[in-house]
Amino acid sequence: MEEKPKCPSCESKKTEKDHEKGEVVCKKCGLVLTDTVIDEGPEWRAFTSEEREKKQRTGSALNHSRIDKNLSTEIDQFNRDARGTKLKMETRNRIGGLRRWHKKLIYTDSKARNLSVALGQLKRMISSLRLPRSVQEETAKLYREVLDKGLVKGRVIEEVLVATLYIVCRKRGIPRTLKELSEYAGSGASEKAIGRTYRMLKEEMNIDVPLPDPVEFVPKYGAKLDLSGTVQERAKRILEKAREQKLISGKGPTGAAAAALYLSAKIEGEKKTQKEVSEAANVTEVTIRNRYRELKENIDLDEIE
DNA sequence: AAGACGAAAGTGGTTGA
DNA sequence: TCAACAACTTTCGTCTT
Repeated sequence: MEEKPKCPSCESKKTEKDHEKGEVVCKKCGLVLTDTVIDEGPEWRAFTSEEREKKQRTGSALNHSRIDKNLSTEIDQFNRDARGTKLKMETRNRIGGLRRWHKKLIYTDSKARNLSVALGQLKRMISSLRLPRSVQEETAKLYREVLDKGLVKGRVIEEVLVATLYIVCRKRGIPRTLKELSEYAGSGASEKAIGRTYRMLKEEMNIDVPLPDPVEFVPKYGAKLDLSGTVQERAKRILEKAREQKLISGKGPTGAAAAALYLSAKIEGEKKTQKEVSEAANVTEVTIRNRYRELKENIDLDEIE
């Protein structure tokens, strides 16, 4: 899609501290700026040992995001084995080499290998999504638990990884839709598949995931649209009212936030077109109109002052 | 002419028999 | 497994500014 990776106002330093998380947030796009360094890490995945060896020399993704000491020893082990195996395959009986390799892989390295791929991917996603490091760590932790439960088996690593990342974002109240996250995933993971995996994980891991709160999306879209804090605050109050009147349960949080912003901007004289708002929030104008109509009809706007 | 509006038909996902 | 259902989208003709 077109609008994602760059954040034009970051250069203009329009940033502010996020009260509770202590992170610096870009005012324009609402993305977290500290804690993440752009990592143009390797985009590859090696499928043969030759390929792996060649590419690893350029700097492996494995060593960057080690979460604890345990992991680093596991990875060291993995490196040694991969390399040793390759030599044997060239110089020795092919079958015997494969068998040895296979055995080791199954008993000791399967998980480490999986983890290293996942963590490399995770780090890249965290960087391009500009999410705080703490999210990276929490996701890594959860992913490891999922892996230990054997739930990755038979599934695409990226799917499971993005699903765990989504869970962490939801739990933290970080406004990222599944769609957004999917767009940053590798091509091996469709939004649909990730959603399916997400539901499975919620079930299997017994995780309570809170419903997304439209209010969380207000600063994000408000910033995208260059709307003032006044407008955003009013939009939040509108949403609170709407929630009290059960106007938004079961509805998409993005559409609700978009409509509240549209209405609020109109009231405050910072009017945006439905088209502008719909593009910022990734919903259609029709959805904005529908939410907007419900708000207008059911909320006493004088109470919102 | 651009923006706002809403009807109608289609899509993908959930739910419950 | 199928049908009903809700939310949302796409498309498009019609008002309003």
